[in-house]
Amino acid sequence: MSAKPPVALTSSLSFQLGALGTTVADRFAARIAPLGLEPKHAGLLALLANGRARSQAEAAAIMGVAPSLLVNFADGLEDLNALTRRRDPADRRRQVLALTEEGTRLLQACNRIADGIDADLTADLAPADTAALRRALPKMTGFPEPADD
Amino acid sequence: MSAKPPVALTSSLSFQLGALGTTVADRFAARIAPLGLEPKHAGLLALLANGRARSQAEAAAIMGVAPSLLVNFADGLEDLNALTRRRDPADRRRQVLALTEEGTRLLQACNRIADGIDADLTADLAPADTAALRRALPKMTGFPEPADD
DNA sequence: TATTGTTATACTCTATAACTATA
DNA sequence: TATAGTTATAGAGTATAACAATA
Repeated sequence: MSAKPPVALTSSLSFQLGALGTTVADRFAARIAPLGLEPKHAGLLALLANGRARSQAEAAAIMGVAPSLLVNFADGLEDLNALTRRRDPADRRRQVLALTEEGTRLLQACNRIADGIDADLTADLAPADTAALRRALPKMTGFPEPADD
Repeated sequence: MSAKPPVALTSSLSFQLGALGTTVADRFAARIAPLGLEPKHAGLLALLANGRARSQAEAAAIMGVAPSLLVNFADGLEDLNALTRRRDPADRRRQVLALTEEGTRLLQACNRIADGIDADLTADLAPADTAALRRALPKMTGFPEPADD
């Protein structure tokens, strides 16, 4: 008999979440690439849209990346006319980032792409399990935070 | 009014799974590092333990990495005395990998670490939601496959 | 000629360290 | 002196290409 399965590792939530996260991130990256975007670009767009970050330093802190990296992301989005940079008059060291209409359009396109992937992922799931997933994930990630607007 | 939330992206399963996957993978990596292991090492150990891969080429194909990379992983595990390499007498091109007792011990340590992270992740979840998660994830990742032994 | 494993090389991504300007 | 942003450099991780042995 095989009372205890020899390998529990691949059955653990940790392992499966890690693997699934990579897969999903790769798929998302592939589908937004034609828009000229990378995942971090989309994250920055979302951050600006919900007003949780206004300067580059704030965005870098929330996204957990080095400020020097955020320069590149902002550069890319600026090249796409997705955002504007303007110096904060009150503190001219700060670059205040603001979404443009094009930036909003790009973000909405990202939303649709994410929704499409969500639909694929949950296609084989019982509706109740999908609902449980939507309840559980925010508790595990810690976002989106309740504050909305 | 804000009938439609301005940013659905961070609420999508895709985004949350991507972010959570990175977090969990990082945490797992940090906790197995003292054992001298990286996540890919653990994956290879699991693959060998459940008998789904015997040669390096097979393991590389299943893990989705280049054969040249698998050499490094196998080297690392060999240095830890976690596996043995021996040429297949029937086809001397093939290196047949086999877990040692030490490899089994290391894999069990990884299992315990993964279980610990699982417990942390699900601490704030309703038991029913945790159960739903355990049902749903294998359907989304495609593994572990039903065949067991 | 094709395949397995290996080694060597190149490339991408990210992190770190200077530098400028403002405070 | 400290901070925001920027630029330049270096390191880690991965992929690609060339090689040796065997089929």
